[in-house]
Amino acid sequence: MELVEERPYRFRIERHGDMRVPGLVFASRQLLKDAEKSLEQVVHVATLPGIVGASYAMPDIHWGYGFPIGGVAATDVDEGGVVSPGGVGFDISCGVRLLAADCDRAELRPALLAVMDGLDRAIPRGAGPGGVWRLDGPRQLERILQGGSRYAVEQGHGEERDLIRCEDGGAVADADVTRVGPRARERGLGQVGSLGSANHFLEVQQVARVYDERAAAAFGLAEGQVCVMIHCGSRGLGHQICTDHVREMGRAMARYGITVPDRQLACTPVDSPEGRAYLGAMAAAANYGRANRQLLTDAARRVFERAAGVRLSLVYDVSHNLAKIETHPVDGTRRRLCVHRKGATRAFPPGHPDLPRDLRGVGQPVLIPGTMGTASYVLAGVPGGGAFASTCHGAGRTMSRHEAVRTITDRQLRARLERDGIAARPLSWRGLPEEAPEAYKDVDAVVAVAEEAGLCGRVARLVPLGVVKG
DNA sequence: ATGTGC
Repeated sequence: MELVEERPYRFRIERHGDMRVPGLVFASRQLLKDAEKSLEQVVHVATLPGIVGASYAMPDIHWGYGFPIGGVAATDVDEGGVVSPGGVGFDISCGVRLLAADCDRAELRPALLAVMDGLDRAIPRGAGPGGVWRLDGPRQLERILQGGSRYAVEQGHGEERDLIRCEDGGAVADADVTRVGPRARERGLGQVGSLGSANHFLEVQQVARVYDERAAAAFGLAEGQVCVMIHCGSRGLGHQICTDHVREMGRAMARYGITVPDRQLACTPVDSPEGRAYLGAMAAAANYGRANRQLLTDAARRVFERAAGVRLSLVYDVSHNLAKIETHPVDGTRRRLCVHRKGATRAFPPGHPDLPRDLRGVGQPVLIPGTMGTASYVLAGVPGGGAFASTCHGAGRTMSRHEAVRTITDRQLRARLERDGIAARPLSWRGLPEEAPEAYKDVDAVVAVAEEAGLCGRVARLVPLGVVKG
């Protein structure tokens, strides 16, 4: 693959073959070493009907289903642009929520282990069913799919600020529950308020460093402060929706005269029955994901209040796996675009009208989960971001799960967490090495490159005190 | 990511 470094930390793949736009990869040479193969996927995405600007890749790019993880692609809705479930990923609405505690590390210290034990009991996690909410039937699931975290708060599981500080005010309006199939509903019914497994986690953290005092103050963060970060998605429901609609679109594609270089890129026009059906179901999964994080917030709050007398207030909640209809300038005119972000975080700049009023001066908070036992970051959107207001989403894997289990033992991992004073509460230690830091890129390098490339600004660095995992 | 496979 021929890459031209057209400016620092921005590499260009010139149009060739069936590419409709170039590829633009925000990265360093070092980060690219681990991602070479996934550049083929950047090229594949550039062939999609209606794509505008470029096929973008963030610094944490790695191999994904059809689209790379760390990919951003925008299509022009009014020019036959397509929507592709592979551009969102299986874990629809996977995202991160950050809560700020009203105490610092020293104040929490005497109660930390009691808090961790409380979370260990209160946070449902791991594969399969189980959640903090037992629904009273399919009608209640529909209310969650329609109302997202707004519904959870209305039911008494949160406060008004939880909605103000959540992307889309806690729920998107365009969910179409009739497009969520029976299997997806069945799977979703028993998993409301659960973490899941793999790289999902709930961490107790402290703010180790503040880079931008003004933004940190607006976000409600200060050095030494305790935080809680929740990283999870839409569980089996989102997974099943992706499976169902990929199959449907794969069958329908030919009718629209669309051919793609990889069947995993199945897509139809946004403005088609299949496109609207997917987006309606995807929006329902987006609401499910927010409700999920809201209910885990509620569970964590009760533990912190009981064990430590500590209150948690929402900093922000943002997804890194979604497609959204947004307006952006393209060649000087404002166009309605379907922006696919897969393992990429929306990062609205200061002044954006969709930001909560008190954040408008500093830009949207961007929440970057690190790997177990490493740092996480709070970033902010900046003017002229360059990839339809998007940035990275995390560390990104370098080792396959298989390779990680083969090379890292659970004893090594356990010793490392103990050495670093991190109280781990895994559901089981077996399989945990899949998520060891060695299996991931260096998150510090990823966010440094994202900032250097002009995609976002660093606000704060967070380090773990305790981690709850599936 | 995932009732960790078709």
